[in-house]
Amino acid sequence: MPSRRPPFEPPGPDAAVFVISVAAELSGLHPQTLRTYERLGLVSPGRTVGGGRRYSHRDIERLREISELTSAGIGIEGVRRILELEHRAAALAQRNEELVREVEALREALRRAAAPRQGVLQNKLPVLRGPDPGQSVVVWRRGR
Amino acid sequence: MPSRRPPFEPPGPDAAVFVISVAAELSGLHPQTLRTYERLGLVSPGRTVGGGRRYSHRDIERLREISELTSAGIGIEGVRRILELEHRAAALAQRNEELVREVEALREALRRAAAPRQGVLQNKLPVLRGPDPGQSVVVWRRGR
DNA sequence: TTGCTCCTCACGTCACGTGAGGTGGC
DNA sequence: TTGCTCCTCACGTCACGTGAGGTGGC
Repeated sequence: MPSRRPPFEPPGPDAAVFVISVAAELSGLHPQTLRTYERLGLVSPGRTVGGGRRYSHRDIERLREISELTSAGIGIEGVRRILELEHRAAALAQRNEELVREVEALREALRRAAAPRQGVLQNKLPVLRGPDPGQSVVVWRRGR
Repeated sequence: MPSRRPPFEPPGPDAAVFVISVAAELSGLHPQTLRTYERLGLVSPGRTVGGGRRYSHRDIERLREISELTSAGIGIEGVRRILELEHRAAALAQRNEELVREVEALREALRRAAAPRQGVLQNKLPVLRGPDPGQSVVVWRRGR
């Protein structure tokens, strides 16, 4: 009976899989620049026991974003703050979407509570089942 | 009869009142730097008919913020993006607060609609009168 | 007239990218 | 052994701040 190989598991976005030369290629940055960015705390790749760096998909994404910013003439400290602000704005936008959904659900519940002819229990929040979720929520859109 | 002087109106935050030397003092920047920032589009002071710059309170505030960023080693392009991102994050935070208030009002309305014993009209949204507005809303707080 | 303003030009400084140079482990 | 990795050092370039120099209008 031949031994079966375990099925191939594609690495997740946080798996440390790329050596520095590959990470440099994928991000369009110089390997030395990658080492500098780690020293300055912009990225934190994993390490092998031998001391080599291993970058994850998420690291590469971050490096590409950093690359865009620096090639626009933005220095390290600026990059640091911009990444943090973008993170903060993304969190706020997400919270916003949640709140909008909650408002919609409450409005629907209130509508049913005010017209209780259809046999809806008054004290229960009905599950929102909107007419078309595809066009339901647009929280914020930037002019560009 | 002595003619009465009109009452003194303190200038608003958008009134262009400061000449460049005063604006430089108030913002802690070199006058030449202020001219550079205008050329680069970071501030847009008013102009007198003679061509002199006049800065508003809002301009000064913006200049102080720019000054903080540049003295942290951030270049012009970084400053530009950071100011825009902060503006965006502030707008999102404000929208968030509005939504939280709306959720609270809807919850209150739903509670009253579900227990209509106290003579509240079912189809009307009652005005929210919370127990203590001082501790009512905390939208988002950053760890620091 | 004095002291401001306007502008352009140029220099010094600093941050950053990247290449060189020498090392060591798969 | 080859080709990678590690590190530090140093140089070139670019952006930015600011001073000089000469002008003109309250």
